[in-house]
Amino acid sequence: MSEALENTFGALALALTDEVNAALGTDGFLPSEFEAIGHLGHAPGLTIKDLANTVALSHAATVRLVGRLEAKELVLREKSSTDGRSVTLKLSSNGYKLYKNLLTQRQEILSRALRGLNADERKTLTYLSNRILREILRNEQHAFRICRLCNQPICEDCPVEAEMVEREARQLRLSGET
Amino acid sequence: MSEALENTFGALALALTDEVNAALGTDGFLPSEFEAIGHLGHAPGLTIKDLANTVALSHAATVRLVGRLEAKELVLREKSSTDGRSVTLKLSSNGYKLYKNLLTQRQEILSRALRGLNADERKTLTYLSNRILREILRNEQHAFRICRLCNQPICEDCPVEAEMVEREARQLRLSGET
DNA sequence: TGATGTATATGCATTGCGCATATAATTTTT
DNA sequence: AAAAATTATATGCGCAATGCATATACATCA
Repeated sequence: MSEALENTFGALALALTDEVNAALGTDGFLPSEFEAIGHLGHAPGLTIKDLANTVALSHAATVRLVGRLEAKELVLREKSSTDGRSVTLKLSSNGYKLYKNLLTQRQEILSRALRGLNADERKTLTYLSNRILREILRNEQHAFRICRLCNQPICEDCPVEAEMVEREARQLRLSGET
Repeated sequence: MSEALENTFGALALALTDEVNAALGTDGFLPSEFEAIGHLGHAPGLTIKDLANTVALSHAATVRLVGRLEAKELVLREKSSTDGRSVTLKLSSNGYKLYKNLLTQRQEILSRALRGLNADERKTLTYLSNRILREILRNEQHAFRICRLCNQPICEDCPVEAEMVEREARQLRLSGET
């Protein structure tokens, strides 16, 4: 049966996500907290609204989340220079250390999971996994959400970004034709 | 770089898990709640302690969780016949309907994600994904946790179960040799 | 039988959450 | 240019789920 693959693949996804979340949560951080650190590490200068989307919380809850991270001196809040309403967020130096640390921990867990695969298998899995990622990607906000815990410095040919670029090019061509 | 695979595979796992959790949570159920429904659907007769392990909550929190599900008439609490301290849990008929419903929703999400793959690719992905699942499996409790949302009726040749069986056989052989 | 261990249950305080609302800044409308 | 609508952030409030400490009932072991 073909449905068995879907099922076990879902179980694998769940198990890996569990492990990463458990590891990143060990120092008392909530998922929304380390996810915020991740996104801020990737994209300094975010607003609270951007962050709210990525961590999937209400705006109000995200304000408090940022407040907690600020209190822990991991995140810096600044007034935006272009929009007086907005707040510009970035990691403090401690926050950046934590960010790097989280990325490393996650990478290690995932490496352990895949350690049994040889070079050919890795190539195949890369191909398939990229295809699936491109399939499920919805829009740019979703892209940020998918990549919120990514080891971005390592992810040179990000399939999510490639797919976004391709879609935009397709859009442009379509609107140019009419 | 080989590390890129680990990273994107982790992102894919996270994205799929997000989607499943979002879908199963739409009717106001917490993750721990639909996970409990899942585990109880697979293994009626569980105790609260068993459940606490699977949903990764404290025992106290699991007692309340079961209380909530009982109040919603999804779960039935009975005194165990063999151990007067234990409570035996099972799904009510409404609970079972919900269980089936959750499995279907999850299956649909995962099917959509994999719909681009052809038969060969599915075969390859099945092989690789099973290998990884076997690699990360820790023990029986972990097996229950990994499979907590699985579409068990469909998962005939469960790789997690197969791995557990193999390990036990190996253990037996070892203890027999000495 | 008495001591220890285990399964469940509850009191209590904490805390993160969403909703409603407030404030301030920007954009749009007229 | 003034007024109205919109947007970004912040806060008051009540709710609900959590963990810790503890209580109770039963089981096991010495």
